[in-house]
Amino acid sequence: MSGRTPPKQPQNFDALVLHLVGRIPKGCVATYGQIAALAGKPRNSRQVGKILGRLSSKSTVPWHRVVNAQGRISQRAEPHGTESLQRRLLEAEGITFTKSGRIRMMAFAWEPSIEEFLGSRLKS
DNA sequence: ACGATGACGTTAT
DNA sequence: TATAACGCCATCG
Repeated sequence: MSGRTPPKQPQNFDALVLHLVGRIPKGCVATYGQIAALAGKPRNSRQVGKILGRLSSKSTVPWHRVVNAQGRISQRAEPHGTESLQRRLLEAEGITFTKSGRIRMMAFAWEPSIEEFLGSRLKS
C-alpha cells in the first residue's frame, strides 16, 4: 500500500483558502486577514487576495464574500472593475452598504464555529 | 542569485 | 479619517 495517503481535506495554503472561502455562508462576509488566519498564516492576508484574483470565471468559489478589514471592497490593480460586480453580488444576498460604501462588519461578519475552525486545519 | 517593486491587506499611530 | 510601517510573495531586470 501507499506510504502516505493523499489528504481528503486541502493541505496547501492556496487550496485551504479556497476551501474556507467556500464555507462563508450566503449573506455573510469575511476579511482577507480572517481567511489567512484560519488557513494558518495570519500575515498572509495579501496573498489571499492574490489567490482570489486568480480564480477563473468558471469557479464556484464565493470570492465576493471576502472584503478588507475595514468592511470595504478592495481596489483592484487592474482597471477591470470587478469591484462593482462584487458589491452587486453582495447586495443580492442581502448585505447593505453605508453611504460611504462600507459594510457593517458587526452585523455581517462571518463567525465560523469552533468545529469549522478545527475542520479547516484537521480532517473533518 | 539578488535587490527592487507591486499587490483584491492589517495594524498602529 | 488619514498616514505610516510592516509582512509575505510573485514578478522583473
